[in-house]
Amino acid sequence: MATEEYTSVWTRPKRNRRREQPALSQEQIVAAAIKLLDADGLEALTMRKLGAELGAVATAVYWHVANKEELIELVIDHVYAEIDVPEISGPGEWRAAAARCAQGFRAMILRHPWMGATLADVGLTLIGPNMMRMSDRMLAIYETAGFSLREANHASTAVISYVVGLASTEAATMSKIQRSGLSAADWMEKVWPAAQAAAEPHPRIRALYDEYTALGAADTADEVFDYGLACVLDGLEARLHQA
Amino acid sequence: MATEEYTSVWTRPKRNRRREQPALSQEQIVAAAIKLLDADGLEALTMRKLGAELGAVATAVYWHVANKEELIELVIDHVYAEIDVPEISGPGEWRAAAARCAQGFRAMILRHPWMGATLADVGLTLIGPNMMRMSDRMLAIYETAGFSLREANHASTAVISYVVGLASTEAATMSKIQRSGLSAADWMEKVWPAAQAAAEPHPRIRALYDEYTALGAADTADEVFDYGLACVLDGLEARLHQA
DNA sequence: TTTGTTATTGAACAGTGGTCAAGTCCTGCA
DNA sequence: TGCAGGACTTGACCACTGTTCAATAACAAA
Repeated sequence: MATEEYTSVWTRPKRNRRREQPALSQEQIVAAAIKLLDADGLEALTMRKLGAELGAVATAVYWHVANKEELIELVIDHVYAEIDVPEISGPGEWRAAAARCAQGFRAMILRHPWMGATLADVGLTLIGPNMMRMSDRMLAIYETAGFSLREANHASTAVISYVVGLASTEAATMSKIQRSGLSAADWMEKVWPAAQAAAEPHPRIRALYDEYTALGAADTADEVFDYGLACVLDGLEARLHQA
Repeated sequence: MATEEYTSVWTRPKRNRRREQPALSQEQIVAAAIKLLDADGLEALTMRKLGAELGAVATAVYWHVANKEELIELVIDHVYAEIDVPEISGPGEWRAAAARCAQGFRAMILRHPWMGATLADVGLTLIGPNMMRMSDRMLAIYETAGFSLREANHASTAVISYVVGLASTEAATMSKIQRSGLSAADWMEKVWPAAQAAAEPHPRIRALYDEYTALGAADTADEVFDYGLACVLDGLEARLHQA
């Protein structure tokens, strides 16, 4: 893999690489890990590959991070920071803010498809600072809307659960296609016969397939997401007015 | 592990185990796999352990199943069959039926905690017969309610996404505790200081923690689930009436 | 120049995983 | 009695895993 370079006393570069700063940092390691995860998924992340990505050996990482589990916790909390949770100043703005959060969360999962499975694997056991901040600010939105703290928690959980459930599934399909090496169209063509055969005994699914093929499933995904999100938010809004 | 028995041509028992039927079957293999998965989670399922569970060797499984990936597809589709999707006879019954599906789906995930991460890993790429049947019957419910086929699909997706998102998280936390070997209370006590420290800068989360400790978080989980589910269903119902 | 601290390397451990080719046993049929 | 072929076991391959532990290098302070 690594082509051994010829070195002698003369050609060998003096290792006078200044060490103003250490070559590796936790920040850098986390960034490299995310890069690998985005490219090849969860189980492609190994300490050796991570080291290689950083121009070092696997064991060098262990100076900055206790073990792989801890590294993954850091990674997860890092991507939480990508979600923008707006601050609002009045109850009229809550719905737009909540929708914005939901869209941001979905976009994050689609950018990092491994997050879906990872979230479903670690659950709520994580208590990183970014995740905490996000939760707190989301609670703020629903409290400003008029919910009690307790109900704000329920509301926030409902929205996030919906988003995680849908986006994880989307992400899984996406990255399955990506890792197959085929284009989306080719992949579709390849899977199509099996899907149609499986749908054969079920008239409704068959009809649905026909409808979608006739339509050209362009931005169907966004449409489906928005529909469900609107339902959840409508439900919350109704609860708000009746209280 | 296995104490090697001394055998010779003379002492070796004749292997007269009748083979009227084959010892292994696909059904049996899938059941054993689910048993192992339920007990120890996704990455504890290895072909060797599976073989051992069946009183055979790992490679024996390969006679009945092409490879591990296919086995997992079989397993997933098998558990889909556990969800009861009622048939309804009129538009008035849709909401109860939908709720029933959602609860059944959640119960299934809580029974098989590995399903959360697995679903988020394979996405919608699965087209097993049980999954197809379930989808079709769910579509039926929403169609009977009065939705167009297309909107029925949106509705069904919304409900299932919410359920998968919430239940996966629940399941992850549950099985994390289970695998720690501690009781739920002990685990809580162990994690508490860290959680409290992380919540320190966030007044809303702190208040929420206080509220829940004062309350005793008995059947909070069900309450949270029902709240979100009611929101989604309310949203759908509103859409139904305005059309 | 010596010492001490921080950062990185290399070798090695102690397994693990899925899977395949070849061999063995058994039943049913000709 | 012979033989096809289904069902299962043996044995092995081989690449790869996270992690520990000493050895070493780079630099700062004394």
